[in-house]
Amino acid sequence: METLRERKKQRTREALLRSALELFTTQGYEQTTVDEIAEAVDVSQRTFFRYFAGKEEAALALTEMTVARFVEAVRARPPHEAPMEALRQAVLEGWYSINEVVESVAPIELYLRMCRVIESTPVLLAAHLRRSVEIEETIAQVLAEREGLDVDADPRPRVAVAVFSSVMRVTERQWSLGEDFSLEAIRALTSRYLDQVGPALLGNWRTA
Amino acid sequence: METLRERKKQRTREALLRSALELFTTQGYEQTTVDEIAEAVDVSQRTFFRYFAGKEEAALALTEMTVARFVEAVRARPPHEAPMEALRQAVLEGWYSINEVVESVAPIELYLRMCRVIESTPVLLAAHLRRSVEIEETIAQVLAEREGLDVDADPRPRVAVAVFSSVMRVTERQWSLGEDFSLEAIRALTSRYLDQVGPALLGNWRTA
DNA sequence: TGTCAATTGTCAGCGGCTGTCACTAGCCTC
DNA sequence: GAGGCTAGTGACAGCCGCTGACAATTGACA
Repeated sequence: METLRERKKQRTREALLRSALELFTTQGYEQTTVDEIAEAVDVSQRTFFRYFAGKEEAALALTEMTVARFVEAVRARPPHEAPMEALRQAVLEGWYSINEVVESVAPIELYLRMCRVIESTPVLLAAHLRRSVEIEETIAQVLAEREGLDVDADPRPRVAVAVFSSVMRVTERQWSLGEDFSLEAIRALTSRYLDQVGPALLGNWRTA
Repeated sequence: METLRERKKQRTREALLRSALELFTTQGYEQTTVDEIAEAVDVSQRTFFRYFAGKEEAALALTEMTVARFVEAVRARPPHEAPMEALRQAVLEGWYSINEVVESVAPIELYLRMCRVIESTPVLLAAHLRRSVEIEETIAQVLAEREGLDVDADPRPRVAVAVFSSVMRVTERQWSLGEDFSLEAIRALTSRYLDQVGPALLGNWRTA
């Protein structure tokens, strides 16, 4: 059982996060000031910065949760699976279990709307991409360990992860630009784009 | 022949850029204030912002020049080349001609040092990555046109470009973390990592 | 040389973010 | 259950990136 203090803290954090997401998705990220968020929860601006390192961190908090889940999923894949297949399965798992990951903080619908805000707000997209390369490094190490390789000696783990996550990026982007914002849509796109990695590398597209 | 005004403007811009790069690479990006840069050139802070949209833009200016060159190189590749091969050749061309691109503004050595500052400064790395995905979109369209495809109907152009540029990212990073900061080193890494794309996708690394 | 337009400096101000310090409220002990 | 202790908060001051507005300066061109 948590202490009252801890419960209060958690409630404040979640209130701040919810208000922030609500404001970001309705009036836009840049248009929302930290003062506004703090005021909505009736705390001082200073308090906001005690819970989040910056406005960005609040905006990316949900994504961060799903990413953590993805990393765990990769770790949990059976070791006999080929590396790329493990990644593919982990991502698809992620899209299926996203509901239970996010719903404790916000409805999935808010999550999906926030994804599009991130994609369409330059500074957020930049932060998101940067975070992604950090994750890539983590995943590369996981893969290397799985396969009993040295990440620094063998380029394959990093290359494979880079290839994989770049395709995920394209997928995200196409999803956010499309008209179907459902989870089914993103799952379908994921498979479709991953299947194109092979063909995209083949010599001449015109003869295919 | 340019007018005096234009020459003066250009000189101011270059002076600002040079001072900025010099300060960034010596004392770090975050530690350098815009006031400092402006003062070094003896102009007002306001003037700095008339030449650069922000501190970031100054920091990424050199990179931007080389990127523009790369895009041109891709456009100029002979149409019979396979897509991935065209990209590979364009990048290698870029590394060979980088000297003449950059030297009008700063010595290559400064460029290389700045690359590492970008790689090691979170906010700069983020901006750099964001810019990269913009370029990816451009390149994807170039490729699609070359091959007579519709970018939105066929996933291959975007997937191929994403794969390619993610490998370039890994290369950059490894180069900036390594000990050999020469151009030869980055050329060698480029080829080495690109050659690993195929093997990295193959099923089982343990048997290879 | 005088007029016009482009460039610049100055000033005021906003928003993100941080350090400091005093104050409050939950916790824990006697 | 009264006391001290400490985590959490609010209030304030201040830095830095960045912008708008307006006045002053400087090159262009007749």
